[in-house]
Parts: sequence; C-alpha cells; structure tokens
Amino acid sequence: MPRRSSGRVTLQHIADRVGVTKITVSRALREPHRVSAALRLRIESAIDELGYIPNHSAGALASGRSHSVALLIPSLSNSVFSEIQRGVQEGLSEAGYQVLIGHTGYSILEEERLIDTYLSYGVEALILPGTRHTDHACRLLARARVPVVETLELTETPLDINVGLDQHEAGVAMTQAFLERGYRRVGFLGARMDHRAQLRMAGWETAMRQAGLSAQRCLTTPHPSSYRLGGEMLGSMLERWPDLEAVFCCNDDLAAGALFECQRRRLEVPGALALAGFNGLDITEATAPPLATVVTPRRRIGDVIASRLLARLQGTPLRPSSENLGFQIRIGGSL
Amino acid sequence: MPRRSSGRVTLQHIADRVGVTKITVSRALREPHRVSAALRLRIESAIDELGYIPNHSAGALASGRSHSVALLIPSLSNSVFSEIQRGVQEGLSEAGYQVLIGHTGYSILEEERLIDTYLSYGVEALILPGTRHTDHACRLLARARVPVVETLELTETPLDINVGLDQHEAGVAMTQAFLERGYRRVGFLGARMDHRAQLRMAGWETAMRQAGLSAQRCLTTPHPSSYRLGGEMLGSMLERWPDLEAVFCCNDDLAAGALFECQRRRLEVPGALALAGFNGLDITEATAPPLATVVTPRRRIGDVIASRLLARLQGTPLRPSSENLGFQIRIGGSL
DNA sequence: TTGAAAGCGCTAACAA
DNA sequence: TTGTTAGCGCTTTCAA
Repeated sequence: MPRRSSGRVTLQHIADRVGVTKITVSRALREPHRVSAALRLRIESAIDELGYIPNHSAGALASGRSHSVALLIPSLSNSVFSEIQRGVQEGLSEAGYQVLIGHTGYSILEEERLIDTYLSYGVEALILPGTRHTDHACRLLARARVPVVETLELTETPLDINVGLDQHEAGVAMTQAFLERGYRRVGFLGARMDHRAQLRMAGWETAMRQAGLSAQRCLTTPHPSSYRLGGEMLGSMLERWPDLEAVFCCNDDLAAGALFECQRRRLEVPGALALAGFNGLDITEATAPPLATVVTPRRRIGDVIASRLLARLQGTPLRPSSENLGFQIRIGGSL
Repeated sequence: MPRRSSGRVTLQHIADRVGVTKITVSRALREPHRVSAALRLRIESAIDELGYIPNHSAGALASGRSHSVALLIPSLSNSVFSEIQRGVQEGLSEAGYQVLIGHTGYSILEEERLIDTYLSYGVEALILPGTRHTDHACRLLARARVPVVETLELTETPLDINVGLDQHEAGVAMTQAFLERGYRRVGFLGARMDHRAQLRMAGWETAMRQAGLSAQRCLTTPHPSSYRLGGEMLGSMLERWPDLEAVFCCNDDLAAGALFECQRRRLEVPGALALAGFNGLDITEATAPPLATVVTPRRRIGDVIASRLLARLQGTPLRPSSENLGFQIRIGGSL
C-alpha cells in the first residue's frame, strides 16, 4: 500500500489489468503504431473500462512539454476577440495544442499576472493583445524563452512575432473618408481609451490637422464602451458643439449607440449627422442605415497567428517581425 | 550534469543560492509564517534575482491539488457569459483558484472534449453551461468525484450543483406580457435553438395554447444568432404571416435585428409590430425604442456559483440541489 | 524553525 | 515490439 495516492486510475492500473508495463500503455496512447495491434486493442478496452484519464501534470513534468498555448484577450464580451480566437484555436488544436484563454479586462497588470500564471503552467507560447506590457511582464517573457505573439496593433519593436494592423493609419483613412465627402466639423468619440483607441484618435487628429481643420471636437472617457454610453456621449457632444457635422467613434458599439441617439432625436443620419465606427462588427451591417466602419481582418489575424506560431514551435527560427494585415473602409450608409 | 533538465530555474537553484534546502524555499512561498523573517527575505530576493517561476505541474503532481477550476462557456462573443464569468472569477480567485475558461461553441461534443481535457489538467471543479451533456461526459464527471455546477437553466435531476433560472417559465411570462397588452397574433423567432432557446419557445407555446391562441407563427433556424439574422428572419415572418402583431425573439440580438428591419420598413414599433427579446443586454436599453426583454440575473448567477462552489470545495457536503435565481420582465418601449 | 527521504504519475533514454 | 531505469520539480511525512 503506497503512502500517498490519489485513488485515481493511473497508467499502472491499466498496465496491471492488461499484463504489460506502463510504458507500453503510454506508447499505445502516444505512438499507437509502435504497439502491436492486438495489444493496442486490449489496452484501449482496459482504458475504457477503468475510465482512465491521463494526468496532464505528470506528463508535462516528465516530458517538459505542456502542449498548450495561452491566448490572452481583453474582453469576453467583444466579438472582435472571438473571431481571432476561432482562427487561433482551429490552427493550433489541429496541431495538438490546447488553447488556454485568459481574460485581462484591458489591464496590463492583470496581463502580467496571467503571463506569470500561464508560464508556471508551462505554456509553449503566449498570444497577447496589444504591444504595451508592464516592465515586469517583459522581463518574464524574455526569461521564458517561449514564442510570444503581440497582436491587433503593430509596433516597431516587437518582442517576437507581431501580427495586426496599423490602427493609426486606419484612423487617418476613416477620417479622410469623412473629409472626401465634404464633412469638415468631424468630431471624435472615444471610450475605454486603451492603446488602440488612442492610436485611432491620434489618426483622426493627424488627418484633421493635415487638412487644416480643428481637432477640438473630441470627447473621451476611460469607461468601457457600450451602446448606452455611445448615446449619452453623443448627447454631450451635440450640446457642447451644436455645429457638429460628423462623428468618428472609436468602435462600433459607440457608433451604434450614437445612431440610436440620433434616431431618438430625429436627427437624420447621415443628413444631419454622419457617423462611423471601427471594427466592422455584425451590427454595422444591420442598423438602419448601416454604419460606416473600418473593417478589420480579425479571422485572418487568428489564422496568421496560428500559422506563424506553428512554424516557430516546429523549430523555424524567426527573428522578431511585424506583419501588417491591413483593413478596409466600408462606407455603409451613415456617411 | 543531469541527463535531462529543462534549463529553467527551480526551487533547488534558489535553495543553493541561499544555502538552505528546497523544502524551506517551498515553505517560504506557501507558508511564509513558518519560515524565519530573515531567511524569508533572503529567499525572496533570490527568487527575484533568478526569476524563479514555480512549475505548476510539479506542484500539482506532488500535492494532488491544481488550485484551478474550469468554466466552460458556449460563446466568447455573448455578453451573457462574460458577466457570469466576472462573478465566478472574482469569487474564486480571491480564494486562490485559477479559473480556466473553455469555449464549447454550443456543442455538447466539444463540451465533452473539454471536460476530458480539463479533468486531465486536474481541475478541482467544473462549471458547465446548461444541463444537457453527452452520456460519456456524464460518466466522466461521475467518475471524477469533483464538484460540478450546471448553470443558466434548471433541471429536476442536477448532477450536483445547479444554479440558474426557469427558462420555460420566463418564456411563459414574456408571452403573457404580450397577451396582457392585447396582442393576439404573437409569433416566435428563434436561432441557434440550443436547449435554452427551445425552453423559451416551449414557454411561448404553452402560454399561447393556454390562452386559446395559435402557436403557428414560429420561425426557427439552427444558425447562430446575429443582428443581421434577426432582420432577415423577421422579413420572412412578415411575408409568411402578414397579420403578425408581435414577435417574441429568443434573444436580444435577434430582437434588435428585427427592430432595425422594422425601421427600414418604416414599421412603427410597437404601433405596427411589438417586439421582445431575452436577456436584458445593454443594447435593449439603447435602441429607439428600448426593447422589451427578460432580464436575467447573470452577475448574480456568477456570484452564487462561486459561493456554492467554495463551500463545496472547503468540504461542506451538499447533496444535489437546484437554485432558482429568477428573472424580471422589462417592458421597455417596444411592447 | 529547518531538513531528509520518499513519492506523485508520467516519459526519455537506453536495452533486450 | 516490449521492458528497465532514472528522473522531471515539487510536496508530504516524519524527524530533528
């Protein structure tokens, strides 16, 4: 009788039942072709009968491989990340990796905590939203010698693999779309104001200044985006700048909320006020009128992350690199 | 030189540096009060210097405890689950548990796969969306002897802990709200048609039949819900049943999409058509008019799950139980 | 307050 | 094709 034991079925139990040693059972699971067919069948049925579940910790400890990858996302309620997740998941799970999802709530401190946690879980790669991290997080990542993907935005100084799009450029492009259509008093509405929102706003400012126009009509808040907030903030903007002709919102949620507020106020969109959002979520095509937006290649980002990461995990040495997947301006009917 | 070694910093490295044994370092981390203050400080600075990250697998293997709990959610893009997650996370992480999130995509087969995976990770509890599982999943859960929470809906035969609300009753209540306001030709619009959507629809049918009314005006699809789909399906319903007076949608996304379609068709809501959704998401309060909906206590569900689970994990033996957290009907302005 | 010994369940490396 | 041996990094148990 062992001194300590969990009571769970182990490889040894299967081995005893079949009359082989545990390494053979282990092989039957991991390299079935290296075990004779007859034996394999007996092992499989014993596993089934006894309800064996492998102990991942033991395997990871012995092999030094966890077969898992961490994907950190800022928000669980934002479809932007769910599409990236789908691409990553599909690519990596085919290759035998488990994707562990972590939720940062847009906080780089929480990100740091999760990086620590997942490194202690022995993940073989980390996928991070954004390119801003705490110093401590960067130190952890450097020491871990594990592939790291930074995504969504681009940086000149990637830690390792960087896949995303130029948020500033997208902000410029959307603003120019307003200007090309003759709008001059174009405001900016921003919430949460994470790094990407800041970049989009900076793009708006750049484009306005370049056109010799005022970038004063700007309202931001650190609060999280929501439809309701979009409506409320649009109200404040209209009060403060009654001459407003158009509003570029830092994301689709705010833009939709702003559109609803216009409907309540019987303000024609785009007749009395033009609107645009950012991301190209489903809602922008559903509203009346459809919303102008910057369509970001989220699914593709997920796919590309998976493929770059797999190359890296399978040994292809890559030096730090940035990959710009671009964006598209969709005018919809609100501009 | 050891035959195998990961090159990572281990407890032993810290111990060597400080001049103690590894068990003392281990204690300094887990039971700091049992190590002298001076030593503790030296250990802490060595940990910092060398960048030690504990190996979770080794700890879990040795102690038989993983300090982690799995939370499976059907969709990453549905705010319904993000609020539950927040409650669960807050409650459990305070108590030292790591919450591992898994994504089932509404598939009980995928759920089964994730249950298997997370059991092999040694999670100390599982939180599942819904009360329907594959037979194999039930067998896995039974053998695992680990607390299980089934949530969102209620069942007469909980596996263990069941926290949710009566989806059928909510469907009945919302339908009755239509009837009380004089609507008679009330249709039902459903997408995805997971078990909860089915229960809501059954509630609608029950209420209509009890009132002696026809439950024919019903359109469903297995496709995932989206705003766009809500609009398209409403179009089909109006074509098929031009006499439709009201539509109860199985969730808020569909209802919002239906509202947008009404706006496009210049159909007054609720004048020409009344609408209602389900869940009470942010969007229902933002649209013009605000949407009638069934407000579900999602945050509270998360909180209650955490507290029941902690009690259970800390040893309080509970027999299988169902907890009904109820719902509220909010009329908004679309009814 | 600190340490020695053993073992958690598995896999790598080598052997037959 | 199957087995033997050692050890992954940590914690438990018992001892000092």
